[in-house]
Amino acid sequence: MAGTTGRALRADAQRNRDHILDVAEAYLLEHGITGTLDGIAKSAGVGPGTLYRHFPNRESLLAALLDARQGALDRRLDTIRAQSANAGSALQEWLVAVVEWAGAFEGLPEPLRAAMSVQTSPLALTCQGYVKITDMFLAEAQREGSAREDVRGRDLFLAALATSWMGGAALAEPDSTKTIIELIRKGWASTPQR
Amino acid sequence: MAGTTGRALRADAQRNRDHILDVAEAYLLEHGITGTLDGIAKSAGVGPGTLYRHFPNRESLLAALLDARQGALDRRLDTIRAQSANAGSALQEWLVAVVEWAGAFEGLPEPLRAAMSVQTSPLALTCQGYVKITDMFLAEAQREGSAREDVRGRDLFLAALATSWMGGAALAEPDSTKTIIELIRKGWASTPQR
Amino acid sequence: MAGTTGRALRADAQRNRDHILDVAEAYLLEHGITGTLDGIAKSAGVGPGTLYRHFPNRESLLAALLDARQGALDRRLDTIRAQSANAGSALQEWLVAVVEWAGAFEGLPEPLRAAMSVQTSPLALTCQGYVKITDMFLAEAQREGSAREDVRGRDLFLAALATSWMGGAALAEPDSTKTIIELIRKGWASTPQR
Amino acid sequence: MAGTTGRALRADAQRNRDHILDVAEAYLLEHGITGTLDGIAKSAGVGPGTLYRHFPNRESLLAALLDARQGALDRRLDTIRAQSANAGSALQEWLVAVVEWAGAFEGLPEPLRAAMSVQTSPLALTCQGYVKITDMFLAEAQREGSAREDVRGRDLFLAALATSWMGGAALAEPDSTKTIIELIRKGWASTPQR
DNA sequence: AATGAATGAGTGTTCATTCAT
DNA sequence: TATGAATGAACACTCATTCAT
Repeated sequence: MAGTTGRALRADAQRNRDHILDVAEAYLLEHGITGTLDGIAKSAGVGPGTLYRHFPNRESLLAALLDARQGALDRRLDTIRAQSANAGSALQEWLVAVVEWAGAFEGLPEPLRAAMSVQTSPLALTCQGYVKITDMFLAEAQREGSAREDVRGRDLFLAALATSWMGGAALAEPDSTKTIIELIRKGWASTPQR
Repeated sequence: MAGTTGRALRADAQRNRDHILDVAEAYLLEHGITGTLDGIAKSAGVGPGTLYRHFPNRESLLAALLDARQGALDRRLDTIRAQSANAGSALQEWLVAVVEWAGAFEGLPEPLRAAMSVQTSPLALTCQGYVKITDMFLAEAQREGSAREDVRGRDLFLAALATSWMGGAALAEPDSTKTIIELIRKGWASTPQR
Repeated sequence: MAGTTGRALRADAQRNRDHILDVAEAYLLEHGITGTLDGIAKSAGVGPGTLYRHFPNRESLLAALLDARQGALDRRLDTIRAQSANAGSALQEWLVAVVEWAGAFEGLPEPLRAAMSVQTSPLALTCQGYVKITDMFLAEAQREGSAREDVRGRDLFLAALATSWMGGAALAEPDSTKTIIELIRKGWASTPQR
Repeated sequence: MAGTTGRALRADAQRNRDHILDVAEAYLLEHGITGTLDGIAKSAGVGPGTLYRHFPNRESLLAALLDARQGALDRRLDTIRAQSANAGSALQEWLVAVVEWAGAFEGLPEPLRAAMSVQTSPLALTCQGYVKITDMFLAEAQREGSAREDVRGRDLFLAALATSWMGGAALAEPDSTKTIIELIRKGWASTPQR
């Protein structure tokens, strides 16, 4: 699904692109989202022009990076579908997965949030896909009767982003994230689940 | 309460400080928190050195600004206490007030969140005060039986910040904020309130 | 006359080259000489390497472009020869033609001037041809007695380039160009022509 | 006359500014107008921000540089006025002075020409002053009967710029400049001066 | 022969912070 | 105490040219 944009890259370019993505991932893991593009280029041992050719701006690099991680999320999706006892817990597990996904890099939730309002961003597409999946899980849970009718997938996705955003602050108290996730779960669950 | 920097300021310095705060507020309202300190200094007609003397960094300026706004929040506090039918709705109204407060300037939630994990920030004090108030409202609600026991004020305050943070993304769909606030309310309310 | 690069090009290469020239002409008309080579290549639908193969640098592209336009100038040459009442007015008309020719693209006079001092430029050849023609017209005018003896074709050609160069500045006051052309004409004309 | 813009600079700033101008002059003499601003800053031993504070763009630096040289031109002005036999030769000498002035740095005529059409440039003011002086000399010459009536100072100034512009090309043949100056002189002189 | 990926020094500009005046 | 000049690393982005495919 990812990287099907346009024609296939030349072999060397693809290799280079992959290498850049690898390095960028490590770089962002260490420096957070605010790490400089030039720094990433230097780390990868390429000129800034090369980085720019592959990823004309920060967001497209981010989108590619997230696309590369999508495989993991897809596998998680399968696991959730296969193993969840019911649609309600499936939705819950999916939201937890989103929270973790958006917390991959320090500061990642911010551009994701921005992409939710600016449709032109390459990240917007990524988010839209996840909103759709959330919608799907939610719809099943609603059909099952375990989720309230007046909630939308977009809202839950945003709430997951927000929860992830809090992650940085919650480092000292890691329980907070779990607590908030619980809060939200109780919010959308129509039947208060003890 | 504000400016408890030990000794009292000389009258002219105090006037200068107040002037800077007034101007800074207007400036941040227009430009958001990312507005430059130089820009604020210039707007106030002082040199950057003067700004720096009063507020050694961006966060302390922000903290002072929020302190200055505290009067309004205090009045709101009184209103809530006087008019709320019960402790549960008082907590809810307080959280809504926090959401609005943190949304005063575009981008404000971010440094507030950061202050929650870095205790050295001048904003940390401000936040701690609010967490305490939240704790108080929460305790009353718990005594009343309208709030779950396994929730802490800190978590609710963070959740309010996160909700405010989503505000930017929710511009296109203003309902989202309300929805999320509801989600969270349903989360901490022990008795599901229809 | 154009493309005297020794051996003949393969048919497809020639077609390609011609296509590039066509596109480059349109591109430079719109963007001026400072337009990027990459932009030209992209417009022509070829890679930069292909462009580079045909024209190893900006100047050789320019020279080829001007060569392609030479046909028009040649026709003008014929007209001037056929219709001019005398050698003096022929020289004048030729110089006006040079001014217009050098003004074909925004910024063209600059590399032409540079080519006049750096003989290694491919444009130098082009210029030398025009200087020779100017010399010829001048010599006839001098024989006729309508041009001063102490003037050289090179100087007049340079003066024409300079006049064209002023064109940009003269946009607001288009009369300037005409005025300067007149100034120069009065300068080389031995008999002051009222 | 120069540098009376606004209030006086602090002593240290003035010293720094003068130093930058000195260095910039040497730098441009060596590298021509296209020398990089960062390079100038580095040569002067200041950060790019300092350079930017004094001269927010290339043109304002250029204008300041030319202002600094204005003293010399003013002195030349006095000399011309004092020693010229008549208004005609005064005009001529002034134009020669302008040609030399505009040839101070390789490439200087280009931005000067641009400034003639874009009034917003800091260089535009400089040029306007010179046009006025040219107008003055021209008017006197016209009153004297030694200059044609249908010529304007602006045109002569532009012609001087253009002559200076040719300078680079004329390096190989320095006579060219003189010849062109002569051409133009003969152009505006109403009585053909042998 | 053609392609287009890679290069990398360079561009003008910004701004939080320091420090001489 | 106030001023504002100075700092300088950092920023995203460009493009003529080279070279592997």
